[in-house]
Amino acid sequence: MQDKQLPRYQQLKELIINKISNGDLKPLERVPSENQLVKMTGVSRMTANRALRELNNEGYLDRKAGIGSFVSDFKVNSHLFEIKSIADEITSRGSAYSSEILEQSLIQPSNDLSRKMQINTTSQIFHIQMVHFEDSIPIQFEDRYVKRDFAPDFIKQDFSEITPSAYLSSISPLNEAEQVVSAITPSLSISELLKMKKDKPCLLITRKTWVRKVLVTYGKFYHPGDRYELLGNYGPIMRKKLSNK
Amino acid sequence: MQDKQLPRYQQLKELIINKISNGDLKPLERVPSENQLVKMTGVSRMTANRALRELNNEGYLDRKAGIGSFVSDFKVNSHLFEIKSIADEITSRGSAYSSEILEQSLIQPSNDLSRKMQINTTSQIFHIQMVHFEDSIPIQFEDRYVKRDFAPDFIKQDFSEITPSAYLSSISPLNEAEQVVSAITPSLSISELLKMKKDKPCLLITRKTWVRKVLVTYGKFYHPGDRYELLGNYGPIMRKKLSNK
DNA sequence: TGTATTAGCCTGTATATACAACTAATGTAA
DNA sequence: TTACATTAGTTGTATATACAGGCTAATACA
Repeated sequence: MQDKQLPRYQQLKELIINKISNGDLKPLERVPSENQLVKMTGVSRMTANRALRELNNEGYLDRKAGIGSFVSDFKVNSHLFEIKSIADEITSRGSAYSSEILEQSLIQPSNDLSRKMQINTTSQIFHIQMVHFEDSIPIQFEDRYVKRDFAPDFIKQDFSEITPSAYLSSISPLNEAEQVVSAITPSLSISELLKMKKDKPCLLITRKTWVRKVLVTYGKFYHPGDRYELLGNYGPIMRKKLSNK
Repeated sequence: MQDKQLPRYQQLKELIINKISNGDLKPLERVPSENQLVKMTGVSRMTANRALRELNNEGYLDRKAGIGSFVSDFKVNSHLFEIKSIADEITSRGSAYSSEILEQSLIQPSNDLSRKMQINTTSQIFHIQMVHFEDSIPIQFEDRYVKRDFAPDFIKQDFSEITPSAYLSSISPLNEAEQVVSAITPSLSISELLKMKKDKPCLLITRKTWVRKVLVTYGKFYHPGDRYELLGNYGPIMRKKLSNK
C-alpha cells in the first residue's frame, strides 16, 4: 500500500494500538515503559517518549510520572468519541436498566438499505429491534443494522445481557461515527413502544459508525422527547486522570 | 493563581495562542519558524518544535515542511468545535439567508436566569430574540442572553448584518461549549414564529459557551423538526491541508 | 537569455544526554 | 512498631546535535 516506511515513533504507536485492538493489552493493563521500549526496539528514549506521549494525548493511554503507562479504561466512552452505551448511561444515573428484544434476525437488505450501508444486495446483514428501559420506563427504541462480515456472531448474542453497542465495541473499537439528530412525530407503533402520549415529539438519532473506513453499523434510535436529552461538550478534553490510590 | 511556572513549550504555545486570540496573528498569517523562536526566546529548537507541533495537532496551525507554519484558517468552524453560524450554514447550502430581529435590549436578569448564567442579579445582560430564515422560510428562533462585560457593544450591533454567533466569535474565540439537544412541542408563540403546523415537534438546542472558563452566553435555539437536522461527526479529525499553491 | 545547480531556509525525525519530580518499596534508626 | 531516609524506576522536560527531505530564490553556467 504505502511504499516508504513510517517514522519509528509512528510504528511504535501502531504496534501498541494493535495490541490494544486485538486484546493483547487490556484496559488498565500496564504498557511497556519508555526504557523497556528502548531495550525492546532499539529506539532512543525520546522517540519512545514521543510515541507514548502522543498515545496519551489521543486518549489511548493514561500515564503518570513515577507510576507508569496504562491502557485507558474506556469502558463507558469509546476513547475517540462519546457515544455511550445506553445501559451504562442509565446505570450511571443510579437507575435500573432493563431491555426487551423485539427482533433479532439475519436478512437480505432492501435496495434502499443496501445503499445506506454501502453494500450490494447479496450481502447479508443482521437486524435488531429492542427497547431500553430506565426503571421500567421506556427510554429508547433501537432499530439497528449490522454488517454480517463485521460481527458474524452477532445473531448469537444475548442482548439482554450486553447491549449491541457494547458488543460491537468489544469486537473492535469503532473509530469513526456520524450522527444526525432530528425531532419527529413518531409513528403509532413507535409511540406505543415508548409508551408516549399522542402527538408528543420524539428525538431521533440516526447513527452510522465505521471501523477503518468501512461502515459496520447503521441504526436509528428513538427517544421520548420529554424523557431524554442529548448532551454534548466541546472544548478542551477533560481526560480522566489516573487516581493516586 | 498558579505558583509553579509552566513548562517552556507550554509557555510558547500560550504565547502564540494569545497572539491568535487577540488578533496579532491572523488566519493564514505566518508564524515564527522554529529557528526564529530559538533566537527570540532562547529555547532549543526541539522545544520550539514541540510547541509548534502540538499547536498543529490541536488545529491552531498548519505546518508544511520547506514552507513554514501558518495560523489555521478556521473561517467557518471555530477550530475546537463545530458550532457553525446559522447564516454560514444556510449560505453554504446555496440558499438565501435573512433574519428578523424581535428584541434587542439590556436587562436585569431574573433569579432563575442569573443562576443559569452564574452571575448575581445586579449584573446586566443583553437579551436578543430573532428568527433566521432560509429562502424566506423560518429555520431557527434564537433566544439568547449575553454577559454585558464580555460584549459591551453587543447592543449596538446590527444583527441583520452579522449574526450574534459570528459577532461573539469575532470578539474572542469561544473555547468551550455545552449543548443539550431535546425534542419538544413548541409553545404557540414559537410555533407561529417558525410557521409550524400545530403539534409538530421542535428541535431545541440549549447552549452555553465559555471563554477562558467564564460563561459568556446562554441561548436557546428552536428549529422546526421537519426542516432541520443536527449533524455531528466523530473520529479522526480531517484537517484541511495547506495547499501547495 | 534560458536552464541547471546550488545555497539556504523550512519542517520532520532520531539520538544521546541530563536533570527534575513523583512514587513505591526497602532499609534503617529511634 | 514507628518514623524517616534511601534507592530504584517511572514520566516530564530541556538541550545539543545530526541528517533527511521539501521548497524557494539566488547563483552559476551554457
